[in-house]
Amino acid sequence: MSGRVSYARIYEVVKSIPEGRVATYGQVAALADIPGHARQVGYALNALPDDSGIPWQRVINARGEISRRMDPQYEWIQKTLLEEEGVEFDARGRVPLSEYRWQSGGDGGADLGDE
DNA sequence: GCAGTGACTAGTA
DNA sequence: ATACTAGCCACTG
Repeated sequence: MSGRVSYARIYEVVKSIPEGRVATYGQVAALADIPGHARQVGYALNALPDDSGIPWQRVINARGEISRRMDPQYEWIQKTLLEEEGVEFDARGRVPLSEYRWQSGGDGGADLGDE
Protein backbone atom coordinates (compact mmCIF):
# COMPACT_ATOMS: atom_id res chain seq x y z
CA MET A 1 0.00 0.00 0.00
CA SER A 2 1.00 3.52 -0.44
CA GLY A 3 1.55 4.14 3.21
CA ARG A 4 2.00 2.39 6.49
CA VAL A 5 -1.39 3.45 7.71
CA SER A 6 -4.25 1.29 6.54
CA TYR A 7 -6.63 3.67 4.89
CA ALA A 8 -9.13 0.85 4.58
CA ARG A 9 -9.17 0.61 8.35
CA ILE A 10 -9.95 4.30 8.62
CA TYR A 11 -12.72 4.00 6.08
CA GLU A 12 -14.14 1.04 7.96
CA VAL A 13 -14.35 3.06 11.15
CA VAL A 14 -15.94 6.01 9.39
CA LYS A 15 -18.46 3.72 7.75
CA SER A 16 -19.33 2.29 11.16
CA ILE A 17 -20.34 5.68 12.48
CA PRO A 18 -24.11 5.47 12.93
CA GLU A 19 -26.35 7.98 11.22
CA GLY A 20 -27.08 11.06 13.25
CA ARG A 21 -23.77 10.74 15.07
CA VAL A 22 -20.38 12.32 14.63
CA ALA A 23 -16.83 11.38 15.57
CA THR A 24 -13.66 13.40 15.93
CA TYR A 25 -10.54 12.79 13.89
CA GLY A 26 -8.72 11.68 16.99
CA GLN A 27 -11.45 9.24 17.87
CA VAL A 28 -11.48 7.72 14.40
CA ALA A 29 -7.71 7.46 14.46
CA ALA A 30 -7.79 5.67 17.79
CA LEU A 31 -10.44 3.25 16.58
CA ALA A 32 -8.44 2.73 13.42
CA ASP A 33 -5.60 1.53 15.59
CA ILE A 34 -3.50 4.60 14.88
CA PRO A 35 -4.01 6.85 17.93
CA GLY A 36 -2.45 10.23 17.55
CA HIS A 37 -2.71 10.20 13.78
CA ALA A 38 -5.77 12.36 13.64
CA ARG A 39 -4.14 14.34 10.86
CA GLN A 40 -3.72 11.25 8.80
CA VAL A 41 -7.42 10.56 9.09
CA GLY A 42 -8.18 13.89 7.48
CA TYR A 43 -5.63 13.17 4.83
CA ALA A 44 -7.23 9.83 4.07
CA LEU A 45 -10.65 11.41 3.76
CA ASN A 46 -9.16 14.03 1.48
CA ALA A 47 -8.20 11.29 -0.95
CA LEU A 48 -11.68 9.88 -0.66
CA PRO A 49 -13.86 10.23 -3.77
CA ASP A 50 -17.25 11.84 -3.33
CA ASP A 51 -18.99 8.72 -4.56
CA SER A 52 -17.09 6.41 -2.27
CA GLY A 53 -20.12 5.97 -0.12
CA ILE A 54 -18.10 6.86 2.94
CA PRO A 55 -19.95 9.14 5.39
CA TRP A 56 -16.97 11.47 5.67
CA GLN A 57 -19.32 14.23 6.76
CA ARG A 58 -19.68 12.52 10.12
CA VAL A 59 -16.06 13.19 10.93
CA ILE A 60 -15.37 16.55 12.55
CA ASN A 61 -12.60 18.06 14.64
CA ALA A 62 -12.26 17.95 18.42
CA ARG A 63 -13.93 21.34 18.73
CA GLY A 64 -17.12 19.91 17.32
CA GLU A 65 -16.97 22.04 14.21
CA ILE A 66 -16.19 21.42 10.58
CA SER A 67 -12.54 21.73 9.72
CA ARG A 68 -11.52 24.18 7.03
CA ARG A 69 -10.68 22.59 3.75
CA MET A 70 -8.98 24.03 0.69
CA ASP A 71 -12.41 24.78 -0.69
CA PRO A 72 -14.61 26.47 1.93
CA GLN A 73 -17.69 25.38 0.05
CA TYR A 74 -17.32 21.92 1.51
CA GLU A 75 -18.09 23.40 4.91
CA TRP A 76 -21.62 24.09 3.80
CA ILE A 77 -21.94 20.69 2.16
CA GLN A 78 -20.85 18.83 5.26
CA LYS A 79 -23.10 20.90 7.49
CA THR A 80 -26.07 20.26 5.22
CA LEU A 81 -25.43 16.54 5.06
CA LEU A 82 -25.28 16.29 8.84
CA GLU A 83 -28.48 18.25 9.23
CA GLU A 84 -30.10 15.82 6.83
CA GLU A 85 -29.15 13.04 9.22
CA GLY A 86 -30.68 14.81 12.17
CA VAL A 87 -27.57 16.42 13.62
CA GLU A 88 -28.34 19.84 15.03
CA PHE A 89 -25.84 22.68 15.09
CA ASP A 90 -25.72 25.35 17.74
CA ALA A 91 -25.74 29.07 17.10
CA ARG A 92 -21.98 28.92 16.65
CA GLY A 93 -22.29 26.38 13.85
CA ARG A 94 -20.80 23.70 16.03
CA VAL A 95 -22.03 20.27 17.01
CA PRO A 96 -22.43 19.58 20.74
CA LEU A 97 -20.05 16.64 21.06
CA SER A 98 -21.55 15.81 24.45
CA GLU A 99 -24.73 14.95 22.59
CA TYR A 100 -23.70 13.67 19.19
CA ARG A 101 -20.24 12.27 19.78
CA TRP A 102 -20.25 8.68 18.66
CA GLN A 103 -19.54 6.18 21.39
CA SER A 104 -17.53 3.46 19.87
CA GLY A 105 -18.48 0.10 20.18
CA GLY A 106 -21.61 -0.30 20.27
CA ASP A 107 -20.29 -2.40 22.86
CA GLY A 108 -23.30 -1.88 24.56
CA GLY A 109 -21.92 0.97 26.15
CA ALA A 110 -20.94 -1.09 29.00
CA ASP A 111 -19.55 1.86 30.80
CA LEU A 112 -19.94 4.72 28.50
CA GLY A 113 -23.04 5.74 30.22
CA ASP A 114 -21.32 8.85 31.24
CA GLU A 115 -19.88 11.33 28.88
C1' DG B 1 16.17 11.64 0.93
C1' DC B 2 14.90 16.56 2.07
C1' DA B 3 11.32 20.30 2.16
C1' DG B 4 6.70 21.76 2.02
C1' DT B 5 1.97 20.81 3.18
C1' DG B 6 -2.23 19.61 5.84
C1' DA B 7 -10.12 17.75 6.66
C1' DC B 8 -5.56 17.71 13.83
C1' DT B 9 -4.70 18.22 18.92
C1' DA B 10 -3.14 19.93 23.21
C1' DG B 11 -0.97 23.39 25.54
C1' DT B 12 0.06 28.19 26.54
C1' DA B 13 -0.74 33.37 26.55
C1' DA C 1 -13.72 32.95 25.80
C1' DT C 2 -10.13 33.44 21.51
C1' DA C 3 -5.27 33.43 19.25
C1' DC C 4 -1.09 31.62 18.63
C1' DT C 5 2.61 27.85 18.98
C1' DA C 6 4.61 23.51 18.86
C1' DG C 7 4.38 18.58 18.06
C1' DC C 8 2.81 15.25 15.32
C1' DC C 9 3.40 12.14 11.04
C1' DA C 10 2.19 10.57 6.45
C1' DC C 11 1.81 12.11 1.48
C1' DT C 12 3.76 14.75 -2.75
C1' DG C 13 7.20 16.84 -5.55
